[in-house]
Amino acid sequence: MTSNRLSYTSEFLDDNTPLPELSFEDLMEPTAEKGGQHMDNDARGSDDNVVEGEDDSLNTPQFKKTVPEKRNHTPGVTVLKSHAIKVVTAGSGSTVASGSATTSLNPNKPQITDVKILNKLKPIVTSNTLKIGSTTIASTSSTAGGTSKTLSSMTQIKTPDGRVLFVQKSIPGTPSTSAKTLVTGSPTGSIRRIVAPTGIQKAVLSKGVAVAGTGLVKAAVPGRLSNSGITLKGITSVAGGSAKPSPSSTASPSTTGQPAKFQVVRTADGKIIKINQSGPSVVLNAKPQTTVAAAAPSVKPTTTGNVVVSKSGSQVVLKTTPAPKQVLTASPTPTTPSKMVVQSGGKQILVSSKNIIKLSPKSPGTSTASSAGSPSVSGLHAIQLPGKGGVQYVRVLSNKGATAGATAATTSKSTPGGQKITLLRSPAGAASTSTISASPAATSVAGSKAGPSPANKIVVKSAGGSIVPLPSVQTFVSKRALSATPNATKVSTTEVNQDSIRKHRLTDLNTQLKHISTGSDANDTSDTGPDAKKPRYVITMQQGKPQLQTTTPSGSNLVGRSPDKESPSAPKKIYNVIKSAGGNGVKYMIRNPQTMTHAMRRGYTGYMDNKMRTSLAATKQRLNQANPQQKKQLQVQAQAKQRIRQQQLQNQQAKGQDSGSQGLPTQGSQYLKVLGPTKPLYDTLKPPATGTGAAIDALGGLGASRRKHCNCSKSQCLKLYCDCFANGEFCQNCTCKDCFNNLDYEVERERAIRSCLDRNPSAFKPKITAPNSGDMRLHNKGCNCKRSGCLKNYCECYEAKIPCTSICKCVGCRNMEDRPDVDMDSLDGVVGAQQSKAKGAKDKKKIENRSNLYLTNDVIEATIMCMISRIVMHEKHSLPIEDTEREVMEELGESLNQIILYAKGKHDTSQLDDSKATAEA
DNA sequence: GAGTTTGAAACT
DNA sequence: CAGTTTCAAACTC
Repeated sequence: MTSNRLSYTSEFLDDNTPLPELSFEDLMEPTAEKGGQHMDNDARGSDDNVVEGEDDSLNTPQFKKTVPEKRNHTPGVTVLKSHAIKVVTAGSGSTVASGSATTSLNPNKPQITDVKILNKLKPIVTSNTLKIGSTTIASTSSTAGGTSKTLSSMTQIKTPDGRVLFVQKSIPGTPSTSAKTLVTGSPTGSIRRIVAPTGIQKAVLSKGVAVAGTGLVKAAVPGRLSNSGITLKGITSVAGGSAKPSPSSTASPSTTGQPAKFQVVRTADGKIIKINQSGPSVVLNAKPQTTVAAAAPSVKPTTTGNVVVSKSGSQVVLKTTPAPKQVLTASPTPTTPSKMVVQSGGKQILVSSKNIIKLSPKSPGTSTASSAGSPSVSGLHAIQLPGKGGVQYVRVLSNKGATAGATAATTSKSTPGGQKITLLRSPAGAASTSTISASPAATSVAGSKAGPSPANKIVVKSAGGSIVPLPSVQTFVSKRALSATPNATKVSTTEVNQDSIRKHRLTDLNTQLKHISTGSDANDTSDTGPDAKKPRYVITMQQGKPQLQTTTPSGSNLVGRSPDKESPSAPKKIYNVIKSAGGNGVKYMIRNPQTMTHAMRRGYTGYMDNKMRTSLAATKQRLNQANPQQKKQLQVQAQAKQRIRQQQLQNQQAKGQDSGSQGLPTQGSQYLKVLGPTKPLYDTLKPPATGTGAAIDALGGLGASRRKHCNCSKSQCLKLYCDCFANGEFCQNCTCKDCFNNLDYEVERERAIRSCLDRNPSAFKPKITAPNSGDMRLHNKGCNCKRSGCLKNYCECYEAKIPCTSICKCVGCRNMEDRPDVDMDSLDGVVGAQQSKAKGAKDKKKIENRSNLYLTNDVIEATIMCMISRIVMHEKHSLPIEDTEREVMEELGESLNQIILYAKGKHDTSQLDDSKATAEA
């Protein structure tokens, strides 16, 4: 057996893996990236084809809802490639060990019974066959129990439990059929392991990224031979440096078979880095398996210590290093704690980013085997980290206590320590770091860290977690120039959970990554929307198995898959979105691990930003009127802010004690720490029951109320009629019927998105943006009102609190910039209004543009701050409110004066220029 | 809460 | 691109 350390990459097989949320952005430029540098090989190409060519439903997104099945399923069903997991096997024919049989025999239910091919791939006949249980891979034939199809050398198979594997055979020359082994024993007698035929040597990453030569299996294979998973042969086990590829031996589940866990790291620029296991092998994610688990001995993932991935040159090398501590170390320090807005259920609160890190699940440190077996639900957290380089989305899948379990049990022996995952990313030099510590300690491994982690380096220390870059979900709202350059990195570890939560859509990831790497974002850069397209990372803390099973049929492991989202029994979908306070629009999405809900709120950042943008103006206006009540409100707001800060501090402290973690997330440097399963992010982040939330609201309506719950009944929430969908959000707590706008229907949702984009490439772009930052927001398309006079919320402009412009095609518009002062009555009548509008439109726009030049947010903010400071001062000295009011007004007057003077000067200058230009013309 | 109005989205 | 239909939110009662 070749037990070599392989460098391999992999994606998870297991559903446990959090699926990268697919952002609309991902789909925005669906094909743009084909041929991109890194993704070439891919199977994805085919996928693309499939999608584009076959996506029959593109134009008719009326999906018949057959709910339960939608995702899993039947062969032949068009499944987005993204879900597929590719498996790369190591090469030479490792044979299947006899052990396989034994393994399969495991009394416990084998987790993988059948493998089915989901995608419609073009069947290609390949000589090599790989058998998984009853399924043959890489061959055209299908065996009982499973079906397989091959595409070029890629085969996608889906296990009964929902995992999808891709197998690509890249080395034709060496087909050792013999190698192919049958997997004996399948769950029901079927398969327990997958042996890679010699022929299969490469793993194909979703978009066709070929990973290093030796075989990879991209699958989350459970380490254990035993029932649980699929073991790939030829893949070295990790443990102890000596890898043992063959699981076969395995008879003992606990021992050898290891784990096949693989990780793929993808850099922001789209490069895929394999994890080199050569050194001390590291098993990431070793995870205990499934249900059976209990019975199953704990698997021991062997894991290890810390794995440090450093990127040198273009490649990132993953090395393992001993990780003694449980605590997260501080990563490069974050200096200023950044505030973020956490949104949950429509409410937003400010929290310090520290909390985010801390929130992550804390590693229990020790868990027993039994626990491992227990299907604990792992929590899934999605976090989008702000960074100079871009927004990173991180999804953390944490297992709850149990999680660590399996691994911990085995590995923890010496150091129960925590695993740490440190993600350092410093795109533009700005150090952004994320550290995640996971639970169980890694044991073996001796390695060395790959150097300091300079920018662009990713340091992953962890045995239990996986980080997977998510496609950047840029909020639809804004697309920012990617140029910003996020260094994306992706690390994924495989896990074997059967109870996987979901599958990753690699292709999407790839696409997106490619996007990023190429910086080809076509989207308008002018958009002030907060979210830039940035790499996302998914961090999966795995340690245990996800639980959700309770509600799901054995066959489907998807969590939260309940078809009926509204079903009472179904887990509530709860996602928290954290938005950095820094104003960069970064959002963090955190899911409550406990509930394992899938709904994720993506946040219509545009909306948020707009809100914020207007908030200042609104405040200003309020101040203008400066009545005592309003001042009071200001005070309340200030107090609220303070409370929030205090709370943040407290949280940080508390967390710090718990975990010993120190890093605070800051805007510049991001830290993401996953402490372990203990405390779900959700808990920490969840908006304070009352006070804070209210306070925040007071803060200017930071979107606390932004979330509207749709009530769609016929569109399945997959058309732009649905606000949630249109905003790029998943429905959450909505009252819609037959909603498909959730993770349970990703395929449909994606189709719908594509469909929308086909019709209108800008469908998900914000309708209201400011041409330039600081400019007044404008409706990009203009409204088309006819009967409302643009004075009702039917009017998009009015609703957004912006005046109609010449772009609008409205009739009888009364939504003028100076509306408050205008005698609207005089404009009554369509004609009059139209004339007036026509006449004034241009002027209006001119004025807008001009005023936008000077009345920037900064200016407004500064003005407001000055006024507030006056209030504060007066408060301090207990001066009469009247005086305060007067002074505030004076302050405003002074500020305006200065602005006017400045503007005037500029205006004069520009006029000169203009006249000059005209003269020349 | 039911019914109406409205305008964007979808469709032809 | 224009006209029509569909849809869900806004609005009214």
